[in-house]
Amino acid sequence: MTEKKRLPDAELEVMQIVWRAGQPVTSGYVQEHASQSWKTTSVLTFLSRLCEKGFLSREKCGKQNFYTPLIQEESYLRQESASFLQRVHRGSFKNLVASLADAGALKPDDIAELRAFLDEKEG
Amino acid sequence: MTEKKRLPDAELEVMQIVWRAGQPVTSGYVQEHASQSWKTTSVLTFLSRLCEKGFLSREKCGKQNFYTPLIQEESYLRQESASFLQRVHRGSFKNLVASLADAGALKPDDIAELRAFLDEKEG
DNA sequence: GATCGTTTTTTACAAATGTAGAAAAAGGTC
DNA sequence: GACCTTTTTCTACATTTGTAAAAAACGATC
Repeated sequence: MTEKKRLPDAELEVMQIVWRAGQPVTSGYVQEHASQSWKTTSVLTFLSRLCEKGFLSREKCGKQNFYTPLIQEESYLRQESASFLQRVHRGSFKNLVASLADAGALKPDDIAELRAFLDEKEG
Repeated sequence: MTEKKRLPDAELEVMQIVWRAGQPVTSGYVQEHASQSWKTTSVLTFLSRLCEKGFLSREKCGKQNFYTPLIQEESYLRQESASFLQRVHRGSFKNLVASLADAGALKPDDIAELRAFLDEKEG
């Protein structure tokens, strides 16, 4: 169904801010929560592009717009992660985990969490 | 050190072909092994860009060029995977695995392997 | 050594992305 | 209702990416 494409970095960050907010947000909110110090108009460009792409809907309230996700975060992450695994690691999960381990990207906490996840999942 | 940037899709595929080859290859080789039917000149464009970016070196032999990786596959995969984890899942490995599981991208074998990996790692 | 096929180099161009100024619109304020 | 501030909309522009034609270079061949 909604076969949404990969988002460029800036747009992804905006989406993450909107998703985390848990409710419709304004451009000002996005600007304040961004890790980069984007100019107001840059933020608005990203928001507009996300609306065009069908990731956000926009509702005007007074002079401001409020933006709401049309795509759920989990759904996007599933898509993105599966695509990354395929594209970069040719589908080999083992390969991905090994790369992350080698990169030192797995902390002890992660390992513990992962264990819990597996136990819960398989029993 | 060699803080190489993310590669776009086409260039990544070219690199993967060169990496897999295990020895210097010509543009013709890349063209034949590509999953897409690229025109000869397109392949050459990608190869040139990869040289400019420092991912490949080029050596002329007769009228042909032979391309050799300057960046190792493992090194690139480490970098890319860690960056993806951070950018998309904000560093949460658990989140990544959950997404892949939900996406149906993990086969039973993968899960088993992951368990083995964890056991080996933590003991 | 002129011609031909192959491979490379050069040049081009549209679309996407990051970035943001200029202009307009819309509320608040005197 | 004229003016200022905030927010939005419109417009712009450099860079990167995908794609490839045009032109050049090079080795084989007649």
